[in-house]
Amino acid sequence: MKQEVIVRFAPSPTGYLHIGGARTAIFNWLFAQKTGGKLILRIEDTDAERSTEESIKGIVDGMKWLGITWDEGPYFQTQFINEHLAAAKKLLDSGHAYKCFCSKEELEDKRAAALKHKKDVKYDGTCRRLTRIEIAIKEAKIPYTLRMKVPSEEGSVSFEDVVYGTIENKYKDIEDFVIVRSNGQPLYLLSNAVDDIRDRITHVIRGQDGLSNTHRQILIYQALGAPVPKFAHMSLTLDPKKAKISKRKHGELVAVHFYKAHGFLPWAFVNFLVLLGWATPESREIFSKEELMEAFSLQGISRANSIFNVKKDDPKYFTDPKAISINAHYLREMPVEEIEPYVRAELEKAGIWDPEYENAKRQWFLETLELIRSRFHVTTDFVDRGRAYFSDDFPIESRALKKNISKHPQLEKWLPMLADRLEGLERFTTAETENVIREMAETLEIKPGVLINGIRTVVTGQLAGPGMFDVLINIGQRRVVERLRRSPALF
RNA sequence: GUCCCCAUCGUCUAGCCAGGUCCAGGACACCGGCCUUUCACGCCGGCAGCAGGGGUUCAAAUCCCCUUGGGGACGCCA
Repeated sequence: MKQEVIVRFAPSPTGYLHIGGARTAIFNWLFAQKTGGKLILRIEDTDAERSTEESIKGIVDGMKWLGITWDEGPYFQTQFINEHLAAAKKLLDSGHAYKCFCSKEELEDKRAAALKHKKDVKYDGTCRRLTRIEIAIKEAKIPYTLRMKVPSEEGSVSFEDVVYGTIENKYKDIEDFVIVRSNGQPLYLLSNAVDDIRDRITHVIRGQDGLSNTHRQILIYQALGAPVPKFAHMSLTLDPKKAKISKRKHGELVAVHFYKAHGFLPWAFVNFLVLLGWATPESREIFSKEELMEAFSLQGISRANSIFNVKKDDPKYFTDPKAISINAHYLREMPVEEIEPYVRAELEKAGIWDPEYENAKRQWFLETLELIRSRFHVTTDFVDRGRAYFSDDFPIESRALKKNISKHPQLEKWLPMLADRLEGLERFTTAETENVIREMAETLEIKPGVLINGIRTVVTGQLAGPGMFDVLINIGQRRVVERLRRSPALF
């Protein structure tokens, strides 16, 4: 019988979910979904200073927003400290680990000296060579750490990484690393391995920064007599300067919640993220959730790091242009009913949501979204660039004012005239309104564009938008007439 | 200093494992055109890349070596 796949996402709570973490979570989730396995969420909170309620909530909220579901957890690493310590004792008893009495200061000095002389910085094994008696004496008065005893013979640790292939490290290049602090607290390398063993993790899918920890963890698995899971390391996400993205350096720009706040559709963002460092043989780009689960495979993960192309200080793109284009794609391609709740949330936030939009005006509301969405990139566009559709209180863009109004002072008279004519229309249709406007232009011997652009500015506040006659019908006779009538105030 | 990983258009990438069908395909961005009252959408077209050098081979983006460049790890952080 085939073993069920169990994967985990094990973030340390450092404030919020950033895109690197989100990507790791997504890949684990996808793999679990694809294989019918399960995903465990485990918070590695052993660093008490960083692990606040708030930062844990940040991670959970981020995952929920993205739509990443997990089957077990969240578990907390601190709950299992006794297990970690029991494992450490087992390692000590079985001779796989030993007590080290070197003080922090001594070690730091040695490390600094080694670095200075450009020598190897590995632990020199002082305490590994202690006799039983020496240990007994020191034990009584000196606090000690526990170190893994890396085999001293010729040989190596090697494993098949699912994405990087065979990775081999010689024993002699691995130092005797600490697994328990002198205050008795277990360290990450140990805790993580013990937790993965307990949770019966079959595949460790994590960032490539874990690649150089892997051989040490395998040593722990082996010493504990536990089966070694499969490892799949994913390439990292870098910034345009090829530096690892970090909260410190990039702040909000790399936080998942930033994208929520800036009008991203969660699935569009997932779709974008999964494309950073992963591809199908056809380089397919747009996937529904079901399609992505079907198409996903660990083999598609690329080995080379990818760049999250945030263009700081680029007025045109507040984040990676590809992310925006994918979001815009979804915004105009999804069934309007599906973007409705997101737009509603924006309107509510802006205080211009009309409850009738879900009742009597629902049809109008959906038609409006359909009408304007093709030129929007993010859902927040609906409340700024699209404000005039939902509220009578909207700003007039200065560029539009200049180009379409100020240039033609006579519009001060023409627009109200148009209001009268439009008001007189019995059937307020695209054909009728177009007729009226074109006829009037003819009589005045001006280009229809002068009137049309003037109307556009006064009615929508914008320089550009959907076909004017469609807009007129959408806004409605009464509101159009009103807006045209009050236009002389602009002159 | 040691160890590990990586290298195709500006960016995300396909192709590499099983060398020929690749004077390298797609997407975003950019530029031009069509459509049009405007701006988008859409459609059409364009710009742009195998890091460098050696091999192996009839043939190399693909295999090997070196160089260079980049990333990661080397903590009583996770």
